[in-house]
Amino acid sequence: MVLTEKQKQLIQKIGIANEKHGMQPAAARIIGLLYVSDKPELTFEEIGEALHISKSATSNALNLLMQTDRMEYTTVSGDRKRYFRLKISNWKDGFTKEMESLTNFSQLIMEVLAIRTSETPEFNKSLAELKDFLIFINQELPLLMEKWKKSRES
Amino acid sequence: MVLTEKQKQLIQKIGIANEKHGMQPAAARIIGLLYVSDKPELTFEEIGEALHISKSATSNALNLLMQTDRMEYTTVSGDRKRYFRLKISNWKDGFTKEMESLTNFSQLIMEVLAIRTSETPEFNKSLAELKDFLIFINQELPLLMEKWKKSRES
DNA sequence: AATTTAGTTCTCTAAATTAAGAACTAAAGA
DNA sequence: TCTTTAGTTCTTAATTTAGAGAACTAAATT
Repeated sequence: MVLTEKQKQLIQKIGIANEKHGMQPAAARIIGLLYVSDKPELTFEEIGEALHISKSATSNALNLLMQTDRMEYTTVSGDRKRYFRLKISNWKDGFTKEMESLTNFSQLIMEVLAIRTSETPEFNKSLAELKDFLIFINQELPLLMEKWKKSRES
Repeated sequence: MVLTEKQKQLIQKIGIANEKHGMQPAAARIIGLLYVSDKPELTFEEIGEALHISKSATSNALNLLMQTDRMEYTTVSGDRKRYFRLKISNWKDGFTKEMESLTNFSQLIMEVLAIRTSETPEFNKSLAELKDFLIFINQELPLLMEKWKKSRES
């Protein structure tokens, strides 16, 4: 696994971007590695070596990534190694999940509205507006996904 | 500042939701407090007392929240206290910002595509599809915001 | 001038996160 | 059966983060 400077750079950038979204550093860089790697499937050993991380760190990160459905592996018969690869298609699902967290938030806002004092009509009004905005987004995003699918079909 | 059980519960929930998005615990709970508080403006002291956090923690968290444009304060003449309140309207801006981080990611993907080997046409194809999806989303979200604005006007 | 008030900053500690390294397990091969 | 391989788990150390408490500043009050 020889990586060019540019590849290393991108691994860092993708790593940092993912860390910002709450991912562990090692896991974040593994994602980056698999984006730029010339081989789309890498073994446990190759991953650890390429990123200079220990077996324990590699193992933990890979298992985390599989639990969160961002990676998967295949095996080849007569070979005990696992071949790890990205589940790219899941990015779209990931997007959808991100949106679901919006739904949760909009439910929280509704709970808040339900217990708020009526002494603060103005504040409550902007909170209600926020709630409506979130509901709007929640309605529109699935439509957006539909639109995307259709534009692909044609 | 007497808080009901329900209020305390919601502060926790909102706090955790915000922590998941990378916010510091104290700051996240302050946001929660201001959502449920009967007074939409609270002083430094009230905030620290209600959440049982020290002056240093209160000070740091409030300044962070103001730097990130999630809170602001007003003053009343003849009163040295600051009255802190949420910038709720900024949630929408926050949404837009969140979407901008998507734009950044789509640029990273383009950088990746630019240096990828042509030996992996299938992988490259799904990466290109991901890129198109991100571009699509980036185009559509501003339109969505427009639609929202219009629906409000009428 | 001395004191009070409102908030900031500094120092230190506790807790959480991250990952290394070694010991381990389980399957396959010699 | 002994060894190798692939990966896991446990223990420990280093780093980072969060926040308490005390010392401090600057304005206002007495």
